[in-house]
Amino acid sequence: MGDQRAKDGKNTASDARTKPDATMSGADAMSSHVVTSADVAHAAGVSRSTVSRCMAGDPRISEATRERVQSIAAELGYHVNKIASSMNRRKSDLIGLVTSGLSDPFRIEFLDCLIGEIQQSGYRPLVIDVSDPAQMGRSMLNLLQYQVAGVVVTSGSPSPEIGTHYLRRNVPVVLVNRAGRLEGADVINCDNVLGGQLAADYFLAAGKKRLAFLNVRGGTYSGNVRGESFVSRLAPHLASGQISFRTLVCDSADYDGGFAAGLKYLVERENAPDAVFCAKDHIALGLLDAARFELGLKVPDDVSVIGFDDIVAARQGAYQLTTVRQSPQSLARMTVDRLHRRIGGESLGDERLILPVDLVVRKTA
Amino acid sequence: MGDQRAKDGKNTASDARTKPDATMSGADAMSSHVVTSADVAHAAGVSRSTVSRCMAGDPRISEATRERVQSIAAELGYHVNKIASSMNRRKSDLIGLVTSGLSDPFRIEFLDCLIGEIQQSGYRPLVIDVSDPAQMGRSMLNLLQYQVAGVVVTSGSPSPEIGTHYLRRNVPVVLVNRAGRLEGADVINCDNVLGGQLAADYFLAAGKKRLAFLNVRGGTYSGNVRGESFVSRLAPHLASGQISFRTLVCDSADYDGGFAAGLKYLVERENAPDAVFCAKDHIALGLLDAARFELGLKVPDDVSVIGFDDIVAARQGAYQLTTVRQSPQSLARMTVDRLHRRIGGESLGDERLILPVDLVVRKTA
DNA sequence: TCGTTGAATGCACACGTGTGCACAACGAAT
DNA sequence: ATTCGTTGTGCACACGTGTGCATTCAACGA
Repeated sequence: MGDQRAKDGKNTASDARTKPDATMSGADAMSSHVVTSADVAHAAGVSRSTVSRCMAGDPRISEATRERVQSIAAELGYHVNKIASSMNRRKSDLIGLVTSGLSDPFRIEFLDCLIGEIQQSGYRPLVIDVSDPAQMGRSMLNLLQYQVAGVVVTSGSPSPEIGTHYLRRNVPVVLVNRAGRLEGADVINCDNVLGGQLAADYFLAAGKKRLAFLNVRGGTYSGNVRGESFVSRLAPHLASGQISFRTLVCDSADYDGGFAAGLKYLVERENAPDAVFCAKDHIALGLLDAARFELGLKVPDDVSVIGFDDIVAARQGAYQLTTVRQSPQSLARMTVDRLHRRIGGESLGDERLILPVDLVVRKTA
Repeated sequence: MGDQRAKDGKNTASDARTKPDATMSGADAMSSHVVTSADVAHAAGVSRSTVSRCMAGDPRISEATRERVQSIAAELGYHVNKIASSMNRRKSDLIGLVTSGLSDPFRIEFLDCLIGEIQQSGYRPLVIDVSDPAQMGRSMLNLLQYQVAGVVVTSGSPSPEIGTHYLRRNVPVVLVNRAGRLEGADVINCDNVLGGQLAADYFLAAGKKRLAFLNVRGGTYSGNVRGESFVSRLAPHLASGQISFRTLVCDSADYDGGFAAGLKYLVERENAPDAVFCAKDHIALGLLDAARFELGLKVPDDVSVIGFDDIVAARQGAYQLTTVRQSPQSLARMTVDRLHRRIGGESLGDERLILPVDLVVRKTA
């Protein structure tokens, strides 16, 4: 209440005078006052420094006092003020999570794992949504205001200029399944190239003739790489004229988009593709439903479908989607591992890390 | 670098001496130094206070200086240090989001809206995952360490003891679709009672005879209320023996759980229910697939299904689920509205708010 | 010319913590 | 007994901001 202007130096010998309101020094009498380290120090008869060191587990503190101080702290209900701590150390234990909405199923699964990993490492996720790509720069700068210890970008591509800001402040950045190569940042991708090849090989082995790749209009980075790898694996057979290939486009990057695309492209019985590789699982699911229920096609006989990601819905009884699997757990684990090491001061060159994928054969191809 | 111990008071008349490294006062020469309000003040020839007031838009500052300071701030790349600010004001602009994993589809949609609303109100969401209910208390206390401005609980039930901690610190709490009534906290629910009644009425009007309610093992608060309301609406007809009712239980709260339950309960042709009201949409979807594809039942003729929530998947072509709709947007909007007003100092009694629901009739009932 | 008023800005704190350095206590070795 | 090393604590800063209060300054009326 009163401006307790008791600076550290005063409680050397004259203890009673430093606390003007010594009357209410009973356990938790003053109920509307948040207990600080000074309170604990006072109660334990030690200095604030000692309290601080006890809470941090400084080995220079004798075990006896540590125990005593900690028990008193618990009794008083003291919790370190992380804001003050962050201010002092010029670094918080927050990790920025840049994403855009919670609609992409795989991204949700990844975020789920990521949040778990972050928490388990003693950090806290600070989510920031950039639905408008133009706000990307502002948002990432804004994140810096919170003294974040690191940032994970799962959507959008930060400009190089942003990168230098982060570099200057020594705040590590990890781009996950993103295009941009950012100076001083790690870029982690699943093996999109291998994924495309696996799909191509499988279709070829199955004797499919009219192959297609279904991408989102505009195309995402990951989608483009998958498609290019797919078609380049097809190249030899294309040259010899044994098979045909075309690229299909759907208007929205979700189930409905895939559904609409299915109605549009699979309707013509003769020229329609008999094998479709989809850039993302949930698009594949839409396509699948259109084929099976709207057009009455047999899957995989009339048309084969392979997706990408292996989201949970792909495993469900109704779909049993054949797909290229990437592991959100591995992705998340590697992400925070890199962050953790960089935060710890380890200096790693900016690398481009690639995680394995494999083809999970179910019932749609 | 050197301990610039230039306190405020010193730069009254002797300006040059306060900055020991006056040599590199060119725009942004010293690259590894984060620019503070003091730098801006120095560059603009005003005091730190003025800079602070300019950034905050204090009306007492003349428009001329405000513009000048702001342009200089922009030029120098100055951004307010929110940690320091939070420390001073003893309140951050973070809002804690207590959840458990990202698996429940409706909760994801709600969080999506919620994050948007929070951001739009100038706050930032700090996510915290409590998969282990035993960690609930510790987690919510931990949140307090970040000086959060408010908290939204979407999973688990905080103990009254936690409530008093928040009450003491004047940090508002909103429980969404939760059971517990917490002192000083708002509780927002959708109209579970009406939802159950709507489902019951619809089944009765359709002439269904063997009704059932599919709940999760153990039962969530919302689920229980929905089921109880459903069966109590059925009571008169049950008494007259025209219909029968039973409660079904599935082992996991997801699609697979519903699928398994479908296989288990719908297999017996005669006694199997001909109308099932499900506690949650994604369970309903599992049940639906089991009925249609595994057991070859006709929906809604052989068995009618009504879900709850109206998640996006329910609207998809493959399902067309009839369900009780609640609006994640409204829920989110009301949540941050309450938070916002409470943070602003408005003192509202702890209320129990109920949002409307309605029945969306599609093709499964 | 002087006092008064209002507007604009500067001063001096306070917020709660971490940490380098100094210092005290104390046992051991000479 | 004196010196030295070791172990445990305390002191005094610094982190970057917001804000009550004092102060300055110009304008204005008497």
